[in-house]
Formats: sequence, structure tokens, C-alpha cells
Amino acid sequence: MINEALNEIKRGTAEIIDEEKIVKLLKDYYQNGKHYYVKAGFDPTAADLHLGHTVLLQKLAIFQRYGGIVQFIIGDFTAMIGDPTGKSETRKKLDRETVLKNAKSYRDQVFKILDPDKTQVLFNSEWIEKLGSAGLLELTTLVSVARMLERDDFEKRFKSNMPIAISEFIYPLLQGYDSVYLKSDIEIGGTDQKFNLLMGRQLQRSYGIGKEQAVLMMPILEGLDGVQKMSKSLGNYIGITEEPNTMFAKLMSISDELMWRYYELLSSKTLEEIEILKEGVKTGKIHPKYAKELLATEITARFHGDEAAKEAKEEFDRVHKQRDIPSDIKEYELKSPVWIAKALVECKIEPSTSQARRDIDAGAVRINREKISDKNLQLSEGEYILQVGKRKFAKLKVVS
RNA sequence: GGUGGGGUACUCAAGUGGCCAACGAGGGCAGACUGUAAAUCUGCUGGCUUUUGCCUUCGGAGGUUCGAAUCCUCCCCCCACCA
Repeated sequence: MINEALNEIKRGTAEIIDEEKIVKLLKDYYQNGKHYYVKAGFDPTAADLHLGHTVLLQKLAIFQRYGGIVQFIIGDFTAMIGDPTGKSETRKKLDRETVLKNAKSYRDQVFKILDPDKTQVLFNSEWIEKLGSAGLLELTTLVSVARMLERDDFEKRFKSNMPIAISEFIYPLLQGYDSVYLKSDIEIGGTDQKFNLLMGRQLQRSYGIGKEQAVLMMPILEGLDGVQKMSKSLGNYIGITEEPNTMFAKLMSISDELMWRYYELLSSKTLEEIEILKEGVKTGKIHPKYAKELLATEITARFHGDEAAKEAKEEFDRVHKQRDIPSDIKEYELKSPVWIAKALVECKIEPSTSQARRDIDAGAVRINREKISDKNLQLSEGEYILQVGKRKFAKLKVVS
């Protein structure tokens, strides 16, 4: 029993600190029915979660199967500081309303994966605000600057003369304090969180709460570009609330190499199954595109159901294999006469008329599947299918 | 507080009075090739109802000049060393 649980828990992890503690917790659960707390924090800076977050969520869900109670922390206070990124941009303060809105949206999304009965949703402003300036000051006495500078990105920035704001030092402290307050038994996070996660252990020790959390780190999921981590601000993400068609198409657009990474971190297939697929592709028995379709279908189905995933795949084939026009494109209506460049902007498939001109010159613009070359073209009354590149479509009705 | 260095487009980074909407690289977009993959080759990469034209942009505000990213003044910010 315990072994099976441990294997599931360990699958795909990048690193575990204090594995023995996890074994102990599992034993206690199976022998005495005692639950334990698994903490994970999320910044409510955006309303949408993406696949990168689900790597952690899926791991949390596994803990729930084996006795864990999830402490899902919405870092509304820490979001005001912003976890140091090395880019040293000052975060805008989020107002209460936005935070609550994002939090609510998180809740709906999160419970597609987590079991609500075994999840506590918590806001860290609740206990951090109570801390007050005296408490905060005390917290800062517990960790030295030298220790702080051990953190990878701090060290890098310090050495290359990049600025580091004092407030950035506070972030790891507060995240660690969350663990003190909540008496977490395990905290999970991405490998980029190692320093912060360890800070939780150190602070739990300093405050003498009688336990030190085990730490479990998951690899960081790369975004669609395959290089940088998936994030909303880089625009290389797949949101879990995205339309099935979009989700499927985005998954199909990743590189073959990246596909294996996604299999490893997102798929529910066993490691052996993945290995068989990989081998098949390598020896040429399986077309890589087929392997990618399997992945795209699996992930899409997870959030939208089997039926929607199947439809998304059919739509994808229709549009791309047969070079057909998508079945549901946005419709717009404009008054005649309409200059083509303006029309493309109005239909939101071009950002500016200047860009539209360039694309017409580049031969990227089509009307009713016909390539056009006249930048000054005027559209008279009628219905048109406008297209820019391979993926941007709009239907335009020109009226008098 | 003192001394010196620096702030250029999405990012890095040239440019030190007109040829600068601003070299180059990365990224991005598009075309060819494909499996809407990768690699490769090619073009584009501030905006404008119309483009051998006009407008806005080189930390901010003024000024000198026919003309400024480039010169002058003040201010803001970052970095290093010293205190």
C-alpha cells in the first residue's frame, strides 16, 4: 500500500527533500488514519490557470488519494511583492476586488482536478496582515543577507550589478512564514521554487513549531516555444479554460521534442506506455504526428470531456489536413465601401493597417481563399471570408 | 554625501548634429518546403484612408540650431567605488 502510494507520489518529480518524512506520514495515515497537510501556493495575478499549473495540481490530487489534505494558498499578499524574477519589474498592486475575482475563478478551475472535500482554499493576507510590522521585522531577523544571496537569481543579479529591491527579500520569508502558520507537513512547488520551499523548513525550525515540512519539487513545464517556462505574460501558454479547438490546436503546434516533455509531465499514461510510443516514433513505426494527436486528445479530454476532444480533433483535421475553413469563425459587419486593410483591422485579425499592408505585400492575405496583392482594394457589398496567414480567419459582411 | 559609469524600439545592443523610424543579433509575423513539428532559405518587423507623403519615438522637461537620439540646462532612475 505504502509503496504504491510512494511510487505515485514520486513519479515525475525533480527532487524530494526528506523523503523519509513522507514515508512516515503515509504510514501514519494507513495505520492510524491520520491526515497530513500538503501546501502549494499560487499567485492570483491572472484569472486563468494554465497547463503549467496543472503539473502541480495533478500531484496534489495524488496526495489527496493517499491521505493528504491540500492547503491551496492564494498568495494575495505576496502577489503585491511579486516573486523575484530577475526582471526586476515592480508589480502593480492588486486590488481586493481583482484578487477575489481571480480567486473565485481559480476555485472553479482547480476543482476540475482537486477533490473539494480535501482542499482548503486559503488567502495568505489573512495571517500576514495580522503579523504587523513588528512581526515582519522579527521575521527578517531570522535570515541573513548572505543566506538570501545564495538564491540563484539573487546571486546572479548581485554579481552582474543588477538591482535587487529589499522587498524581494521579503517574498521568500513570507512564503516560508505561510508554512509556519499553517504547520504544513509537505510543500510542493516547481524546481525554481527550491529556495523558497527550503525557507519554509528553515523558518518552521526557527519558530519551533515542532515539525519541518518535506519538500517535493516538480520540473517546470516549458511553454509552447519549448524554451521558456509556460507563463501567461510570455504568451506561450495553454489555459485550462480555453476552447477545446484552441487547446487541441495549440498542443498540435508544439515541437516533436517538446511533445515528450508534455507526455512526461502532463499525460496520465504510464512511463512504460510513453516509452513504447517513443520507441515507435524513433524506429519510424509511428508517425510523430499521430503521437502528438494522442497527447492533444488526452489533454483536451481532461478539461472538456471525450466528446469535445474528438470534435476538436475532427475540426483540426478538416482545417489543416484538408485546408478547409474553420466551421466557427467570427463574423463582422461593416458599411460599404471598406478598404481592405481597415477591414482586416476591424475584424481583429490584424493589429494595424500598416501591418495589414505589409502582410498583403508578403502575400499572406486571402479573400475567399484567393491571394490578393492590391493594398488599396475596396470591398463592395457582399460577404467575404478574410484570412491572414494560416490561422487567422474572419467572416465579413459588407452592407450599404 | 563625494567620484566615475550608464538609461536607445519586445529583449540585447550600435549610433555622438542632417544620408535615422534609427546598424546588428535574438524574438515575433509572413512566404516556400512540411505533419499548422523541427531544420533550412526568403521577406517584413512604430503608427496613419491610401506610403518616393504625414505623424509619434531614443529616461523626463526645457533650450541652442534651418535641422538633435546626438550639443547645452535642470530633473528622475540605475550601477560601481569611496563615505
